[in-house]
Amino acid sequence: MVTIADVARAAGVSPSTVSYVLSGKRSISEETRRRVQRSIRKLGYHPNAGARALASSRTNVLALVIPLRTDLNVPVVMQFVAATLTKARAYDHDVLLMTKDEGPEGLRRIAASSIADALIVMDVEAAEPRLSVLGALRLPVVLIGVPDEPGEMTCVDLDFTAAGSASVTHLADLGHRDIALIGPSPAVYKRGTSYAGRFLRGFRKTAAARKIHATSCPCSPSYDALRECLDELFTSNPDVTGLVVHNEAILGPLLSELGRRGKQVPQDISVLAVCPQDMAEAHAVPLTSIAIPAAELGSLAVEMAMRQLDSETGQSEVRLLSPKLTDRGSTGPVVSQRHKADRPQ
Amino acid sequence: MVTIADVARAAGVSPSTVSYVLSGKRSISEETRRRVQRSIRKLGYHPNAGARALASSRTNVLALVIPLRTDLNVPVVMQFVAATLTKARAYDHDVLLMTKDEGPEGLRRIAASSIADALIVMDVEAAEPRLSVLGALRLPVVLIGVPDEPGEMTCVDLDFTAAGSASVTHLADLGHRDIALIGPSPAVYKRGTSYAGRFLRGFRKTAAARKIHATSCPCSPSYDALRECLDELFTSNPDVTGLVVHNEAILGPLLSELGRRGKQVPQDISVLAVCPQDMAEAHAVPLTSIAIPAAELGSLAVEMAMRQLDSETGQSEVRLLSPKLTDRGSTGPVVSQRHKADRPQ
DNA sequence: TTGAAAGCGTTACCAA
DNA sequence: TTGGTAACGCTTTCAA
Repeated sequence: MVTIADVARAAGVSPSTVSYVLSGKRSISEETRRRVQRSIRKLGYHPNAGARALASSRTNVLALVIPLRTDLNVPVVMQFVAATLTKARAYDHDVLLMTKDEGPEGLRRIAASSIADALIVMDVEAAEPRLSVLGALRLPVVLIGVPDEPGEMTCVDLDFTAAGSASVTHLADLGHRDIALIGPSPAVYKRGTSYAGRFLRGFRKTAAARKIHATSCPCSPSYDALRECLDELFTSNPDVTGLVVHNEAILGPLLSELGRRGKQVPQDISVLAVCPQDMAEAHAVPLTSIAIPAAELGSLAVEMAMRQLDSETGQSEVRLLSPKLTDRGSTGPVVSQRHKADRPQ
Repeated sequence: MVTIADVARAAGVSPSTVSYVLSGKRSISEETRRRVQRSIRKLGYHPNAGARALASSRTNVLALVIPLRTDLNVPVVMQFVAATLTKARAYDHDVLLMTKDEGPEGLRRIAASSIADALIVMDVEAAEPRLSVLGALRLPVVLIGVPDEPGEMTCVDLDFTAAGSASVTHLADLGHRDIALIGPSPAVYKRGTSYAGRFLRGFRKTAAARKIHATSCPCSPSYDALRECLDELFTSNPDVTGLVVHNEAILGPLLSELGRRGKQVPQDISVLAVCPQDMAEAHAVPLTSIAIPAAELGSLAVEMAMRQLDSETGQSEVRLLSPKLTDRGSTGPVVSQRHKADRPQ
């Protein structure tokens, strides 16, 4: 193992000088810096992480807490993880992965053993039970999602309330008077996952304001559940002309099922998806969508964590990204009932 | 911060005793152990990771190198990551995530800075370019996938050659004489991803042995690509009766497209998927499948890494899991051409 | 602009 | 069965 002493010897300087060349925390003559850096490269020196952490109380590691469940959309989680990783590396940090399953005790462990400098937590619930533990941690924490009472927590997320609202507005402006939300699985609601409730609230509120008949139906990520959901929807609500789908996993099956039932998109029924861009583009019918900016969120979360690390001021901040709706043609103006009746089944 | 000295003081013993209670590396009187453990709990002591790593040259961290690309199936990667995490925690290890994008230099960095004790590497290529670096690392390494020349590397994977072979056997036994493989995206083949080539080889070899007409068609994960692929397949090869799908992302769209084209599964065409169990069960038509045991692989990879850490013997090992085929009814006996011709289009 | 040396919190060796 | 203490490799203060 190459140590800082080896480099120092090779460069004919003291270890502290090598350290300062690396950290840039004091000025070094150009001449010395060059010699040191050449030795570093020549020897392939990388500072020992443990020693560095011990001496500086900085690990250069970010802990990322992800859900293991699959009722949360997996590609979205992955996009988020990827963005976090990439951005963290840009800040010369590594990412340690933890599962939500480890619970509060896991969080305490990470903090107490100084394994990471900061925590990024996904899958936040409305009544987030980890909040008190996280608050007591003394580590910078960034939540992806917004609990009902964020307190001093730093949060970042898509403004799902605004997204729910925007979805209704879009359809209402096209003349739809009867729409339905196909939401995440019941388990997601039951767990009180923060984004699900917020979206639903925005959806309902704007529907009421626009005097639109709006129903909502959670849907498990299986074909059977979807079929059931549609059966119920179309019988209890045969005049529905617009679907808002806040459930990425079900998009493909939904389109197939609509096809099977002879409903054309958007002629017979409009479909507005809430999902990452690439997913909206990957279907048989490109989908008008409100984007879930998973990558941007991951990137932002890292930046916010870094800012907290730098400033050390407990400046809390709740950052909500405005929803962006892209029309890809899967939503359209309502066709009158008469007209529809004329078309062959 | 609570240190080992605090615990020692509280328990009225020396720091080394606390350390030994924790590590179990020497015998401690029941009485002392209890006192120490009570102090540990009372103070909420967790050993400082950096200090521990420095003193023991063990980080209790596993580095997991994952691909960021999305042409590899995301849910499969995620299942794998989840299993790795869970198993690692069972061994009291944490998992550090790295991206393939960091390249060989990233691997060197991890090793040289003693950030992790062992490396688990996904998305292995047939002519794996990282092999020489990995070999020089001195860290235990486990590859998920098998390069053409594994050398001294420890590898674990599904036996994709046998899987390719089994897929043909299954269809051949049902009487199919003309089948096609819908494979991963061309990018995956071009990159030389290890499993893709191995599956194809097994597929072709057994098809030849069974004297079956077998074509193969890589398919990008988009609806358009799929349509094109099917168009070409059915025109160049109108008598095809069996499809082997080694491309999880395309399964849903494929079933829709077959439906749209009036092909019933399995009456008109048999479909055999190569994918994780849950995916095979989640479609409109439950799919006969050869399972990709992502979770098992993740779990095994960790165990193999741990074994290497324990033994310190460079015992290399290539472990291939036998493919398991589950019939879920999406494959069936071939219906004669005459009979088919009678059916309405 | 640089060097010397005192920690950082553990582990593990040497004694007892 | 236990305690004392020298490492481990780095950062950072204090001196020069």
